[in-house]
Amino acid sequence: MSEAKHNRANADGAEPGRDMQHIVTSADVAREAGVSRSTVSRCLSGDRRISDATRKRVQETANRLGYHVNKIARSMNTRKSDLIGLVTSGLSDPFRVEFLDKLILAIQQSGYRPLVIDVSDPAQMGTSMMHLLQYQVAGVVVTSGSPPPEVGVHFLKRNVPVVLVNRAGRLEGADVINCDNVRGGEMAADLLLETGKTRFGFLNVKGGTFSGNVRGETFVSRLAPRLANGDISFTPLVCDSADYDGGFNAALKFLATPETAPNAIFCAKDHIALGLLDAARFELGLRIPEDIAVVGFDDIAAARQGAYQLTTVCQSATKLAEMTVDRLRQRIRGDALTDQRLILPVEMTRRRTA
Amino acid sequence: MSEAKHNRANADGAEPGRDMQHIVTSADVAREAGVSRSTVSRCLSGDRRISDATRKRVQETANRLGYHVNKIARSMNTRKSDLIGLVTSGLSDPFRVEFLDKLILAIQQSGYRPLVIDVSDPAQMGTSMMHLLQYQVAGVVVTSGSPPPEVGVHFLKRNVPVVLVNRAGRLEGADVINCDNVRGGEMAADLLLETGKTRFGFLNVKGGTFSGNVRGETFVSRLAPRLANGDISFTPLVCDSADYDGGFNAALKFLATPETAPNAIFCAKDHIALGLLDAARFELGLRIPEDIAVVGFDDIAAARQGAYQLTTVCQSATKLAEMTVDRLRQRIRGDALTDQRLILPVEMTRRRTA
DNA sequence: TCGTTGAATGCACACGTGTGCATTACCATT
DNA sequence: AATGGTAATGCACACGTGTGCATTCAACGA
Repeated sequence: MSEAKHNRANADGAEPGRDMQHIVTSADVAREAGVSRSTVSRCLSGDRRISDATRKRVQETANRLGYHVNKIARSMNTRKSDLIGLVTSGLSDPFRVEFLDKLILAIQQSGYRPLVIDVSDPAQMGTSMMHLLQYQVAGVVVTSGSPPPEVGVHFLKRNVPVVLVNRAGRLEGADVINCDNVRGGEMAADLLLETGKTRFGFLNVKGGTFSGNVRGETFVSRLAPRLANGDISFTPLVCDSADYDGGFNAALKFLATPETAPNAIFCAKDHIALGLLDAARFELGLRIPEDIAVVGFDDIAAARQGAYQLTTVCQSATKLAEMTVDRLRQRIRGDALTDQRLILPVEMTRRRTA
Repeated sequence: MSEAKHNRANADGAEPGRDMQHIVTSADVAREAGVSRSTVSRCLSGDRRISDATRKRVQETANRLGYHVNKIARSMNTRKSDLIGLVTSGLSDPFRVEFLDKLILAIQQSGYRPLVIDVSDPAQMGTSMMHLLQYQVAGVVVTSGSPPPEVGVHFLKRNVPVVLVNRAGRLEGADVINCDNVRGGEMAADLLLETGKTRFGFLNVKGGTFSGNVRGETFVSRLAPRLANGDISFTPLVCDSADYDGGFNAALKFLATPETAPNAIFCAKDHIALGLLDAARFELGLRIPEDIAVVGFDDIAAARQGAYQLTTVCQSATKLAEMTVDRLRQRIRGDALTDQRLILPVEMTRRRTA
């Protein structure tokens, strides 16, 4: 008997429970309750074969000793943890934060725990996702970036489901959930056409994102007939970053001469729209929506605030989170066999900017 | 040999690496490289005793087979994972989100992984924190709520460090990190006194929070001499929720009659201040800062935006996160012996609302 | 009374890793 | 040549749990 590595006192069996450093295991409960360790395990997992008498006794002893399952050890045996990996990049994008908020809640209520992985560098996406496998995660949700195709097979091989949310989905074995970017782009076009404005613009981040590109493309498609007529004009607008500052600086750059600048602008996302609004109003002295009509996308909390009252396409973070977790659970349970592509409906929320 | 539980093909040893479901373990690498499993383990952990030749050979085989350490198994053995528990409640508070953003980054850069626990119900705080112990976490950061004293001993017993950030700290064995609420309250008072306004107010959420109470108390203390003179007046203001809506509704309630209402208001946090500002400007038609001067606390991103330009006490989320992780690492390493209480300096950031 | 059945429980293995100690091999010193 | 020392590696145990199979025991029908 080595007993050297972990210095437990009372190795000879005299009152082992009194050891300060000792952590209660199922073996302790078993000894104390006068049953085998298997019985303890079965009692706590609700196995029907255990008699009510012993079940009760075991549960009482477990409570008395303050026993808690060691989930690491359990995962070691079952080869599956109750962790769900969340791949994201920072918490600066307001809509993603709202989504993560609901997602974390939904994950917890399903009995899982979120393990967050932050990938700021897209090139590290692959290795970061592989890191998740080291923790035997039960599933993964990707909310940022696009995982390289080769990681898909590793998750497939281990039956670890992957859900891509609002991403370009080329990943084999993964489900894809998107809000209805197509319908959103169309609704934005329809509403801006109603305003009677004639110089249209779509503001997106340089290089574009998957969601943003789809929104922009369908926006333009919807304008196409009127563009062909020559009734209206369209200008693509590009900003350096997909956030408030990006929108702010873009406004300074593109709206400096209001007579010719676009006056009906669809922004790829609300956060950009907020910056645009502030620069237009407070730096350039433009009136909203008289001088410029603005439509955003997402319906983040700030869009509802008095200072902005942004007209925007609303996608529900709550529903998106529920869909995500539902799908994850289906796959974990083994129900879902084929990859699926789900679409969350969107709505137009009309406020004061268009 | 049972071989029934986990259905591995090729149990007889013929080309075991070709099994589809098989996951590469250190034993595979050992066999392939012609060494013992111990040697593999030592190579990958950088043990000096291994000769350069075998180290190189082992690392090459590991890469070739695509071996990744099973961290669950490692944790099982070492009784410590590289997970750090983050106790929070939702992602609706902007400053907490900014802090978590930086914190997650800092945690990852130190080689750890954040495991998020969301406690919406304060009564569940205790059990939720106990859940963290099931994952053998290396440490815990509490950013919301106040853990009940009895959980402290469990973490102490297992040498799992706990850091409370911007919380009331009564927890034995835990470090406490706060921003300088005292100095912040004083600075807010000084600045608002400078404006020449005479009717002072402090807006906090009903019931108060630890940080908010300290800010309010020192604010009033600083006003005390002038209050005693009768130069100025002070009214405590209370809102229902510690967010935008709370501030908004409070403004409607308390600022309806501008002649007698407070005109120099210190808000316990920026998020509340934003709501107050919008209601005051857009609902009540008040001018800022001519009619009402407002000072916030935190310096969240929105405070910098053109629509608000909030004058506020700035605490750096980045520095707060760095301090937190530094302290965690010290304790994990075993350097830090006694509980510590750290204070992050704050600064006044003057913008347009006071 | 004996064999059969079914419920309740224990035994023993497996999960994949880190590490103390023993062992081997090789070289320098006496 | 014998001895001592050191560098490199293997053996074997432990971590705490879930679960297939064997075992026990009581009840019951023939």
